[in-house]
Amino acid sequence: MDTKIVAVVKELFDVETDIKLTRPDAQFGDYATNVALQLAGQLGRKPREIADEIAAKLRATSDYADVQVAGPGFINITVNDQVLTAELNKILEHGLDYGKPTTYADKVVVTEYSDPNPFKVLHAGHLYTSIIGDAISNLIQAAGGEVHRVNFGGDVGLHVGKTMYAILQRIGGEHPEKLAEIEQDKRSEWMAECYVEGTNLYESDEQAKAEIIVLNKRVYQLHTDNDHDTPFAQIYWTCRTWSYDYFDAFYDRIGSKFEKYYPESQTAPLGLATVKEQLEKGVYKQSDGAVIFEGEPYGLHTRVFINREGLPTYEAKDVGLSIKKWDDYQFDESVIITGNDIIEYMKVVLKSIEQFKPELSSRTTHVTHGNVKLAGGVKMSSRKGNFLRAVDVLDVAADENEKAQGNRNDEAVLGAVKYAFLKNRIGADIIYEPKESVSLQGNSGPYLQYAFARAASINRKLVGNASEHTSHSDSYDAFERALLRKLTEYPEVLQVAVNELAPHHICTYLYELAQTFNRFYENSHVIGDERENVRVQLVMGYVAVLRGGLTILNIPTPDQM
RNA sequence: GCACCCGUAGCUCAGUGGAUUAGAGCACUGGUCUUCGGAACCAGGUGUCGUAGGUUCGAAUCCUACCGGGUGCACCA
Repeated sequence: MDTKIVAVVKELFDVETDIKLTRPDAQFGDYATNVALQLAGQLGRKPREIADEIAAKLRATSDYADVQVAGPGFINITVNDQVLTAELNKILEHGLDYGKPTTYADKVVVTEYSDPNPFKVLHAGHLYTSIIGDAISNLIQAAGGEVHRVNFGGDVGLHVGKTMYAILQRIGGEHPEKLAEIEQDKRSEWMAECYVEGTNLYESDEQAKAEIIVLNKRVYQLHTDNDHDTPFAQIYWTCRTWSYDYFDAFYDRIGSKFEKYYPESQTAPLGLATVKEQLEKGVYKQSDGAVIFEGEPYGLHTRVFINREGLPTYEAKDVGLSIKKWDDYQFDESVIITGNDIIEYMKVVLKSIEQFKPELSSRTTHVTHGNVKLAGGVKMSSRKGNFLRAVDVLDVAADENEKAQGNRNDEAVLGAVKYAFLKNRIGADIIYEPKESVSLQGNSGPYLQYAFARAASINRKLVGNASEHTSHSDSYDAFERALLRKLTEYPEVLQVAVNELAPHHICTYLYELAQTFNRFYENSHVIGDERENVRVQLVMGYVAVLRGGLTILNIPTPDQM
């Protein structure tokens, strides 16, 4: 349609132009263009006149049901119902693949997100970033990308020293056999407590601080030595495994699947070596006993990559990680999804990498989101221990769900939490209100899941005689048409969501779609009606689109609830 | 201090160059239907789109300044 309008404009005014079709309010038509308004200045004519001329030409083609000029010079176009029928047939034919863009066709994309640290607890922010990361990964995959989901985390570093210090205190020294006394289902909580204890002692007790710094070095050293046998190493590896088991159980619960973990112990040596190598080439500099990158010439700030102890900081580990990802995948694009507190940090790291691997940093996109806050606006800090854990969020949602339904429905719980986190645009902080977020009414995950289940139940009733429902219609009543039109918007919405890597567009759309469907469903009897054939097709199309959208959001689509 | 993010209805948010009326959900009030699954549908909004300028045929949307909130800025991650 846009190319037709471009041709008409060319013919009438001999002007090359770009047409952007928009979706106007349903009462005005199916599509609208403001091309006349844009041409007005260029041609020195009144926009309405230009619009009238274009509209007359379009009407003459009889390709459209209606072409109207409105307001200051908008052209509103209503398509023929046959066009909608053709689109419906596409939906029914392609099912889950309907409307998928090709933005990332043949592209290898690495997405890195979640990034929890072993020896620490998973907090609400990890839940948020995991859900966002899953949705963005799925979006890229839907757009044809070969997506590799990876996860990065600190199994070495000062926080490990802090936790190890408290662990050693609790078990009375380097006695790995004592760990057996910790019950399996208490392990992650026990380690979380150790981290908080270690952190507090690091800040309040000079001697503890000194010992923690030593422990931190010993942890690096045991990696260098590949030491699995000394008592200290045994304690470290056992607790590290506990952490990864705990992460895996969590990801399993929320339906996240990672291809690979990149523990910092693996990226640290490479990062350290790379920074030292580039130190000689002048990218990094010695300063005050540390190795730094000066960001000021680029409008950024200076950061430390190797500290005075000779240990790589997070910065150097990220350098190592970037190179490892590159070596492993030779990606076309690397998407890193994190909280927005490290925006400036990441700019410095990428700017330093740009100095010696420009193609690597230019292919990297940093997508950032806000914090999860408790209603009232308190930030959660894992340092102090006054934070909301990831499991707390899920458990509260599960409790509310159980209260409302009388029995527990894990799929509805996941739907509620994921949708609550995804429906807002990424970037700002989100306010987490346990009661609101698990509400099963209104703009919520369970509303969509229920809207899906209702429609799916019609399909179930028809399973036996599906072959009877193959006839098509070329005209629709108002409710049918409204639903059909909404269905055909799906590819446009997907494209926008992919372009912006913004899953919330899908949420907004699916909710509107479900509302449109419910209106149709309220007013149109399907089974047994004389228009049964047509309406069954619409229901099937709706089920396909809704399932497609929810699948991208990684929200379960139960047939029954 | 500098940088970045955010400021839209009582609350939580969409809308980020387009129009008659700036839209949803929650909450609140009333209503529909002898459920193809009622977790439904319908009706009910006097909002300085943070403030003030500017650009534009047209600004919640772009620019500038300011106000308010958040975050980051040298050896944590």
